[in-house]
Amino acid sequence: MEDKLSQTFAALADPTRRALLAQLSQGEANVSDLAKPFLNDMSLPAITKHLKVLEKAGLITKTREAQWRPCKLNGEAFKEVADWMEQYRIFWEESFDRLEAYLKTVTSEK
Amino acid sequence: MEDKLSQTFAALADPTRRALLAQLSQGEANVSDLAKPFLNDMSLPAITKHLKVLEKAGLITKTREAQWRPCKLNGEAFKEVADWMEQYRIFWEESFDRLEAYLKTVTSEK
DNA sequence: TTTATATTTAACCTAAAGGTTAATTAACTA
DNA sequence: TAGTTAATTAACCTTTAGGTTAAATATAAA
Repeated sequence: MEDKLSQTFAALADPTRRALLAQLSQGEANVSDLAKPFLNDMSLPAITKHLKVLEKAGLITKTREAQWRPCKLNGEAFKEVADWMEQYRIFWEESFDRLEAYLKTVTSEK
Repeated sequence: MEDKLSQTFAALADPTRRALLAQLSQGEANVSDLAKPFLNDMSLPAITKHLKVLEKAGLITKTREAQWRPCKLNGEAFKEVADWMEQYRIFWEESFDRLEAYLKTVTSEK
């Protein structure tokens, strides 16, 4: 078995799943709605599996409403990722500062 | 082939690799230094592989110094993750607010 | 030039990830 | 009850991930 954070990162490591999350950031949606944009590229069962990965990782919550399964984002899992990331903020901000400084030099060059 | 962000998330989806990053957040280190805490659990080649995954994901940079290979964190890749996360901030802050509100109710209960 | 230290590469193994198609379950509707 | 829509499960396949041990390479030091 795998630790929670690894599971969450693994869930995020797939473009289809990130696209599903992006859809859900616009609001609740059921499985076939979510699947629609992908059905040229993959089957419905594939989407079911992706959603299950997201659900196990805690990134989404699936409920029941008649024959539909409305899904919505679940903030807590995102928070755990954000919290872990926090300890590295100093590193990415530092490299952002370097970029900013560099841009300043090239734009003032004229 | 895989997109960059997926590669980065996949690299983060392993506790050994996250521990390697944590070590590197304390400063540069070479491969055998980094490997030391893990050698009870896995071999040196395993660490070499993990470091290669981190390097391909852009999370670390490996240089050469005599027979050593000093590694250091690379802020840019962290920034890309942080930037992607940003669009979900509203969701995790909202759930944090709910938690905060809940904690307020239980602590005032006495 | 031999030896020691640091690291990587090669060849292999097993389990899991991500997809498929076909069959099944669940709930509504005529 | 039969049919339709929504979603899942089962059985399968192929590729990749993460580990191993043994051998190879790179650099320094004796």
